[in-house]
Amino acid sequence: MSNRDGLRERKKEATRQAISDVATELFVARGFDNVSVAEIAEAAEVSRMTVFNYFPRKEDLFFDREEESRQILKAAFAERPAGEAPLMTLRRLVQSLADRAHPFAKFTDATAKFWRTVAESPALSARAREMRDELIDDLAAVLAGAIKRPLADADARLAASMVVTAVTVAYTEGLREHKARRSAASTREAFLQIMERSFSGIAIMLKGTPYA
Amino acid sequence: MSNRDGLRERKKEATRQAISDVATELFVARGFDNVSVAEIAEAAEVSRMTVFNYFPRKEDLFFDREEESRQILKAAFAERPAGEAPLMTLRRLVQSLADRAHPFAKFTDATAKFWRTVAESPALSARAREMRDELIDDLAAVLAGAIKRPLADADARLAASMVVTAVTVAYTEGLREHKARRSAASTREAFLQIMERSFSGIAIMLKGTPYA
DNA sequence: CCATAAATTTGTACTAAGTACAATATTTTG
DNA sequence: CAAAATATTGTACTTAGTACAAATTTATGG
Repeated sequence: MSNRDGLRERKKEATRQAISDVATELFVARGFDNVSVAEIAEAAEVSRMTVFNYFPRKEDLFFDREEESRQILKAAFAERPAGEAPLMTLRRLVQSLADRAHPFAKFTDATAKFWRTVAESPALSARAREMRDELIDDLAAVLAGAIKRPLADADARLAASMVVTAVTVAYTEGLREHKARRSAASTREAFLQIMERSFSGIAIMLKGTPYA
Repeated sequence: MSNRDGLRERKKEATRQAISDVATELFVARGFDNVSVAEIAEAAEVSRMTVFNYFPRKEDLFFDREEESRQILKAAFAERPAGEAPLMTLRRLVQSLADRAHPFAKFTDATAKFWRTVAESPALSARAREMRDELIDDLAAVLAGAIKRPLADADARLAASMVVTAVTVAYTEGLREHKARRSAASTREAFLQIMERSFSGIAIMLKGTPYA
């Protein structure tokens, strides 16, 4: 009997979750850099080594949804109408994320606090930048795949970099609006306005390529 | 007599240079992550603490020209014709860097090796990303200053992010061309072509703002 | 030139992340 | 229940970076 949900698997998941919960609590209370892995281990009643078993780097305790953006991209391109320009697929995806107030396009006190914690920690900021670059690479590969090119070419890399940059700027401005106590509607509007302007410009950059 | 080039100042400069030289040598020979600060100190015949005195972080031993990009930006905007659109100033600046084969737009075996060393080290890559973000902040401030806005506004941040992203992509593609053994002319052409396309798109994004 | 101030260099001790690897405990399986 | 597989723990280590005091070197005023 191979055991996808035996005692062992359940315990592992519970241990992982316990560590993650304890860590999150400590981080928001005292800041990422003021909590050591040893403390987390102790609070989670587990050895320091076990923490590193589940979370190879300390930053992984904070960013626990890395996989999600990858999945969202894959799904968007899997479901897109045949023949739609890749850039249009992304445009619709961003709209849809904003409509659904998905975490990647949501502006609340909680998200503001989350990103403030990141900004206050050099290590977390560095990891966030790293994830951004990985996302660009992924997106470039997905884009190239969508038009059946074997490898990400220069156009795909340009498109991917520009779109991710646009989202970053738009999201940052959205957060700023939220912190300035604007209404949810006007915050969302600020986000989407930057995205729309960006997509118009990116379309020009990609004119003549198969991506626009 | 206050002493801008007394014995003390000269010794300091010599020490700094000696450390930097020794470090560079070791890094290119064995890779950034395989050389410890203690080794560098020993090779430079100086104490470990002295290394950290001059270079607060190990990465600073490798990236020793951080200030330069800031200066170039400042200079470009100080010298620009009155009334020129800031985006045009940047366009001319990029052209000029390419014409002069400035390090930021130069594609040789040496620059390729330099960036390969960076790519092979997580720490150096992280620092490079950090510097990129700092450059964006600087540029946003310079842009806002150029049209006499007190603080970097959303448009300035969008413009700055997009231009720096464009340069990053264009430079990366330039390096790729070089490594693929293209001629210097065609490498330069690839770089400039991406920059030109990008500037066209960015102009669209900024239509109606004082930046374009 | 000398005494003293100022700045640089060094030594010591520390924290904390991350790794290697062996020893131990727990779960699965036959 | 015994043996195999896997998870957890302990120990020892490396390295970047910091705090701070002691020692050395250079500058300066009389």
